Amino acid sequence: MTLRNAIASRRALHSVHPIPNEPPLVAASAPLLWWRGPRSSASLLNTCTSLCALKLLHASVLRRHPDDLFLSATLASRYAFLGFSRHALSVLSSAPPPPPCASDPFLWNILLRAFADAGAAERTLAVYHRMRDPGGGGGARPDRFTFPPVLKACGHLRNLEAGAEVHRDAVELGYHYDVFVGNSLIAMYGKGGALETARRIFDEMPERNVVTWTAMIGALAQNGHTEEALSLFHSMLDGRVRPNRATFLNVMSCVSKAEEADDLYKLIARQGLHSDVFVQNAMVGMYSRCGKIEFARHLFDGIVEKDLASWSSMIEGYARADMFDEALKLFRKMKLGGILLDHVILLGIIRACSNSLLASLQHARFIHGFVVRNLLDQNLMVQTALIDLYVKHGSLRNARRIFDQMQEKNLVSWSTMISGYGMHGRGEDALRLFSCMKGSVKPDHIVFVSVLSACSHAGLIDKGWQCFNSMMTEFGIVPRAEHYACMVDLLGRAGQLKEAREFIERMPIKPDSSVWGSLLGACRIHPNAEIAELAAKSLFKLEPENSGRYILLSNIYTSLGKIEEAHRIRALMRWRGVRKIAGYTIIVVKNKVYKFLVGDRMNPQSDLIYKELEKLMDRIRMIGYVPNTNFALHDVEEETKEKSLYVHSEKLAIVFGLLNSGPGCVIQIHKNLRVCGDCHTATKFISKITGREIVVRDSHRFHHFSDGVCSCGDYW
DNA sequence: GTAGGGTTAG
Repeated sequence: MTLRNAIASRRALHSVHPIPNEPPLVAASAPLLWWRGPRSSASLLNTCTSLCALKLLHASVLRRHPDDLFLSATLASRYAFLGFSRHALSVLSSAPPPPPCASDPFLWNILLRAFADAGAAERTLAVYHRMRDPGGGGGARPDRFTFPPVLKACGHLRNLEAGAEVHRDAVELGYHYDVFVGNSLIAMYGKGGALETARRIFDEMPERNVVTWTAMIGALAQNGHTEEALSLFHSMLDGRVRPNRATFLNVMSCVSKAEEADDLYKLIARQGLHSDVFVQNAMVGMYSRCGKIEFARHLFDGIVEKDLASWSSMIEGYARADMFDEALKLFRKMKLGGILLDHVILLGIIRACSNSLLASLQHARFIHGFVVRNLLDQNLMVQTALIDLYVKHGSLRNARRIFDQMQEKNLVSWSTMISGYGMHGRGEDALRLFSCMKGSVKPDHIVFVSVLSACSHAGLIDKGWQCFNSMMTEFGIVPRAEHYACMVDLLGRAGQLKEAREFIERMPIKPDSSVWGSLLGACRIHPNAEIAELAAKSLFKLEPENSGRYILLSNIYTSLGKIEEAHRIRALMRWRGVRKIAGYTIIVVKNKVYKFLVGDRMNPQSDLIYKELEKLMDRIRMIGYVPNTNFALHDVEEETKEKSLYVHSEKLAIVFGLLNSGPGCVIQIHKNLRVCGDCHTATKFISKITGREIVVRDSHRFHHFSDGVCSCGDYW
C-alpha cells in the first residue's frame, strides 16, 4: 500500500475524526531519513499528522538509531499526541533505559513527558522516582521541565500524597515559582479536590498567565464550585487577561443560565472560536443544561465536522431534557450514517432510557443487547450505567446479575447497586452490600446518602443512626445537607416530629430545601400544622416556584380538617402564579407506551376501562377500602371528590394494565410525581383482590404492591 | 523540550 493510499484508507475509517492534510514534507522526506541525525529526525517526527505516516517514519528512524532514547521518546509522544497511546507505550517499553547515572535531566524529562502524554501515570511516577534515586540508575537533578509531566500524572491518578511529595521536591529545588510548575500544581491539586491548596498557590504566584487563570477556573469547575469559577472568570476579564479556547471550555461547563450562555457565546464568537468543534460541542452541552434544547440542536446541526463528542453531547442533552425519543432518533441517525460508536455515546443513550418514564424494561433490555453486541459490556462505566438502568426499570435481579459479573468494581458501581436496593425498599440488602463494600472500597459522601436513604425508605431507624454516626467517627466524612435530610426523614417516619425539628435546629450547616422538604413530608404521614408551617415557610422562600410544596401543605391542612387554611394556600399558589405540574402515569403494554392523565378519555379502550374501574372500586370497597378525599380536588362536594379520585391517572393505568395482560403478569406503571396517597391505598387493595403484583415507579422511589401490602411500609 | 481544555456511570 502506498503512503497516499494508506492515508486515504485511514481517513475513510475515521470519517468522524478527519485528519488534516499531510504536509508534503513528511511523505517526501521519509526515504531520506537514513542520513539524518537523531535531532533532525525528531523534528521531522513532530510534523506527522497521521498514524500511517508516523508508522513509516517510525520504522525508518529506529532502523537507523535503534538505541536512541531521545528518538523513542519523541516518537512515543507523537503517537500519544495523535491519540494512539498503545503504540506510544509499546515504543517506550522497547526503548533503552536512560544511561546509568545520567546527570543531564533532558533525557529523563523527555521520557517523563512521553509516559505522561501516553496516559501511563503510574509509569511516569516510577520513572520520576528512578530519576531521583542515584542508587537505582538515576541521579539527575530535576529541572523546571521535570515537574509538569510528573504533576500531570499525579493529577491523573488523583494521588494527592504523591503530588504533595513532588510539590515538596519542587520547593526544595526552587522551581515552585516557575509559572509552568505553578500552573501544573494548580491543576494537580484541583484534580485531587484540594481546592484550598490550589487557590493558595494561585494567590501566591509571582507571575500569572492565561493558563494560570484557566487552571484555577478548571479546578473550581471540576469540583462543582461553578459560581466561584464564573466569578474568577469575570475577575480575569476585569484584569484584562484574554481568555482562550481552554478557558472557554472550562467556563462553559459552569454555565446554567441562558443569559450567561448568551454572553459567553458572544465573547466566543468575537474571538472567532465559534467554529471550533471542541467549542461547539461544549456549547451544545451548555445550552442543553440551560434548558435551551432546541438551540442546542440548532448548534449541533451547524457543526460541519461532527466528531463523536458532538453526537454524545447532543444525546446527553436530550437525556438531560428527558427526551428519550429524540435521543433514540439521533442515535439511529448516527448509526445509519455509519459512524462507529463508543462507550460515551452508549452512556448517553442508557441515561436517556434510565431517566425517561416513557421507556420500559423492554427498552432497557434492547439497549443492553445493543451494548453486548458492540462489545462494550466490559466497560466499567457502561456496566454501572446498565445497573442503574435496570434499577430504574424495576429489575433488581438483572441489575444484580450485572453487578455480580463485573470483573472490577469501584465506588460508583457499589453505590449504584446500594442505592438501587434503597429505591426498592430493600434496606437490609442495601446494608449487607454496604458492609461488603467497606472491605474493599472506602465509602464517600454519596454512598452514605444511598445508605441513609435506604434505611429511611425501609424504616431501619436504629441502623440509620448507626450509619450516620459512623460517617464522621469511622470515615471522617462531614455530613452534608442531604445526609441531614435523610435523618429528618428517618425521624419523621418514626413520628418524632419535634425531635426532627430540634435536629434541624442543631445542624451545624444551614438547612436547605431537601431538609425542610423531609420535614414537610413527615407531616403528611403524621399531620402537625405547626411543624408543617415552619417547614413550608422556609420552603416557600427557598423554592417559591415548587408547586408540590404548596399542594403538600394544603393536603396536610385538609387532613387536619383546616379547610380554610388549605384554601388559603391554594389561593397563595395561584396568586404567586405557581403552576401545578400535571400528573400523568405511563404504562407499556406489548411494547407500546400509553399515557394517562387524570380523567383521561383519550385511550380507545376508555369505555371499558371506566366500566372495569367502577367494578373494581366496588370490590375493593367491600374488603375495606375507604377513599381518602384529602387527595381529591377542592371546592367540590364529598361525593364528587370521591369520583374524582377514581379517575386518577394511576388507577386508570392499572386498570388498563389488568385488562391487557395475562393473569399472573406483573403490572408496572410510572408516575411523574409522587404517587397519590389514595391511589397508594387503593393499589394495595387491588393487588390483594386481583392477586397481581403491581410495581409503581414514582418520582421518589419504587413501590412493590403484593397481596395488600406495599414495600414502602406506607411511608414515602 | 514544559502548563490549562470538550461528550463520560452513583
